[in-house]
Amino acid sequence: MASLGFDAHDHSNCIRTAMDRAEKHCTDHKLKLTPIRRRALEILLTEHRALGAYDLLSHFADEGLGTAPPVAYRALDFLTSAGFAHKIEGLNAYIACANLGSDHAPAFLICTNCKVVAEATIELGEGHLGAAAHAAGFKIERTVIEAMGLCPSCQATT
Amino acid sequence: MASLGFDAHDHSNCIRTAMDRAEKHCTDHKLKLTPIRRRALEILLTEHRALGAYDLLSHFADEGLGTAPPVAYRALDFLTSAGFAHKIEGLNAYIACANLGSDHAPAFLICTNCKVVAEATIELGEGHLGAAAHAAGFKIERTVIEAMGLCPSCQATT
DNA sequence: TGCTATATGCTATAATATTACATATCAAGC
DNA sequence: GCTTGATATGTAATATTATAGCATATAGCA
Repeated sequence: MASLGFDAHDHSNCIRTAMDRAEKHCTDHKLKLTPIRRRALEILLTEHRALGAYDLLSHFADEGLGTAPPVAYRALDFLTSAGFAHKIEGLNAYIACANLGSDHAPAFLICTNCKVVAEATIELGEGHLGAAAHAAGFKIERTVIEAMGLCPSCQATT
Repeated sequence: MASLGFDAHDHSNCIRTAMDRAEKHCTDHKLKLTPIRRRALEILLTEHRALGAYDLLSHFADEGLGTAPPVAYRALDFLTSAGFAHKIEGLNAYIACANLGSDHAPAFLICTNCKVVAEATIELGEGHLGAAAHAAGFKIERTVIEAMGLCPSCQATT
């Protein structure tokens, strides 16, 4: 089980590490981390929470990078297909990957009170979803695994 | 693991059974299965696939039941909170529950080719998501567990 | 009956996302 | 160095999904 996200950490360091890994991944896979894409990833990493496409777009607008929706959606498409970000379907929002560089099935714990999102990773083959798929002869291409609820600190304050 | 949905079955019988269970659940829990709500559930059961809110709305319009979006969303809110239907977040669509009456964490196998959706149920406590939540001290209220991929027959034909 | 909570009818609008097409840039091969 | 083809960007228009707000109606109960 990968590390979770409800604890404090050295954030500026984690941004730098993630950007370095993204650079390397792009070099290795002949992908282009263009200025808009790079900036989108930086924004997601800096905000460190799930952002809607239009939230990202308003950051772009502030920085003179484009104001039309496709600008945001294209950047997000690139980041998600490269594995640098994930879409949280339950929120219609996007978040930087916490395990950037590793191929994995992400799972999210989403606090409905404070909106913090923690990413874990799941072993599909062992989980019940993998078992159900196998039993049905279903071939999984992508998974959406999200839990909504209360994070430790929000449980304490209610 | 509950039964899956890629196989044939006696559909008119499964609709009747589900409606009967919904009736009983409403009686037991003092919920009102009003004509619109009843019809919404019947439509979802009959279509036997994930319908968008506006798909449901156009059925309503055909039947003179209302044309404004809130009509559909209110019926779907009722059905989902009663546990008679689930929202498939990955599709922004709604499907009748295949295990109507039992309290459960639903999981879906969604064929990206033919759009068929099968519902399974997951034991959260045993799965990795439950383990991750427990490790993080996270209290789960609702889960979204969906796998996109190819159903057995679509694998065969490609 | 009259009160209250719940459900419905309806308009408007918000939030999320895509299509389509023109222009620009970049990298590979000549 | 050019040409060419593939990829990326700019932009307008529009499609799709969802909610807010408020008036009216109805059902259950004091």
